[in-house]
Amino acid sequence: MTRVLVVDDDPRLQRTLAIALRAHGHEVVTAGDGRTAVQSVLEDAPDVVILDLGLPDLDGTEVLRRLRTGSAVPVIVLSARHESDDKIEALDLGADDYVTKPFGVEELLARVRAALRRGGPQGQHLEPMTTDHFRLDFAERRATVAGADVRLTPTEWRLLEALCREPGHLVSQQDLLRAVWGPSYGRESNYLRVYANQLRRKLELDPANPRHLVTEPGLGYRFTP
Amino acid sequence: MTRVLVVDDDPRLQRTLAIALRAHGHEVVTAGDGRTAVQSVLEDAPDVVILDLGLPDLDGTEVLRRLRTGSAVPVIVLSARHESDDKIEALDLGADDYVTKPFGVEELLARVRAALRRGGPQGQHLEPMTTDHFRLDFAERRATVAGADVRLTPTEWRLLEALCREPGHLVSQQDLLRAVWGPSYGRESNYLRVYANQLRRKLELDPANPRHLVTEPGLGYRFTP
DNA sequence: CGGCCCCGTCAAGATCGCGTCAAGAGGCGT
DNA sequence: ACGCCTCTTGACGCGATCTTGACGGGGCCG
Repeated sequence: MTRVLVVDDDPRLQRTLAIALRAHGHEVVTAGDGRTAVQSVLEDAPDVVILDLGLPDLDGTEVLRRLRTGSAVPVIVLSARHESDDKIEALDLGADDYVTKPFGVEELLARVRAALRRGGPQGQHLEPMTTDHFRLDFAERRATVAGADVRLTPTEWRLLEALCREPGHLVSQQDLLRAVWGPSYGRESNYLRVYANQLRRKLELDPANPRHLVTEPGLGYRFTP
Repeated sequence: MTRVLVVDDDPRLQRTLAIALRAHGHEVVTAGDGRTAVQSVLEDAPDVVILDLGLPDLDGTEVLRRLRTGSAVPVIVLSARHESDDKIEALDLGADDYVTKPFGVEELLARVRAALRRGGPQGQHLEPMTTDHFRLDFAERRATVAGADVRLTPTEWRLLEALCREPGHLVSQQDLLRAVWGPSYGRESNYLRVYANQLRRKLELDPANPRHLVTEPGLGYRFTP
């Protein structure tokens, strides 16, 4: 079951979309303004967000920006305007797709399916992972290393999740960047180096000789429990 | 999943295109200059290339020429100019299609689909290969010899892949050089000697008397599992 | 038997990618 | 408004990897 967050200030449209989405097997949560939307992304962990620009409380681009600092969830933007300026701005900020009103429900559903294919399931949290040295509980956002609690920042958690989705397998730099920083980041591998080391410092017994988070030069990283 | 290489020096346009393409189910890799583009074609094996003329380092037609000597991937050329000279020149050099800026995203997507229909998919990874002595997993970039993990460098992997594409068959020096070092390397067989031996040292039981990686003097190498 | 070609080997310099650090900006809570 | 935490971004050193040239040996042919 995939979860879709619908953000729109028009209750009519909210209901229309909700019915259509549920009819196609999606679970639906709704938000009427930007702040609620940001909160819902963090709490409900939807698999995809449908975001109407032109909300009462926040600028649409501001909502996008805030979402992006806390999650890499795919976002489909709705807009009544036709100006391509908006379009480019929204896409620059990390939207995955863009639909101008009026639109057909079928079209939107197709784009939701496309976004889900791309992003993979987000909402399902991973199983807790335990080794002799540390324990990671993704649902609770709790990390214990050598018996003591360790604080991980949101970005560190997202990187860790992307790595742990396939434990022991090589994950490419591009995949990691996309999973953590959104679809717009192709090659800026400096982020990865900084945060991979941050994770090593917090999780590894000997950060200089990592046993779990291993780098594959030129390709990506591998996380083995 | 089809892979599209976007070559443009404008990061904005890069991202816009990348997002639009991903929204339609394509995987995207990007390059900001000509040299990176040529390299990416060899390494990432995209199914179609979108190439902006007017790159910082190389003339657009030069990029096309280099691509064409190493790959038959379909290329869609973007250009801000309207002069038909460029158009004819580009098409002569092997571009498959030509779009002048400004263009609609939908139009470009349609041409990408058309190019994909024409070209068909290109690259994927080889199956893991196992013998009594070693095991090679190309997708995971993992090599195990006599039970122990062995690290292979990127170049070693590329050479091994070229050899294993036709196990037990003779692969000519030219083919190997082109597959690993690119289309410009016709006869620098020194590379091959160095890396073939590197591989023997890491994979063979007795590197002095190779049983798997056999050299055919004057012709090339043969890899038998 | 001698010369030649081709391969294996080695080593040194150049280059690349990664780990590391730190300064600065911006958000958030107090 | 202030301070703390986090994220971003650039610079730098180091080790691994790649490149390049040189040298020696073995097989083949004249």
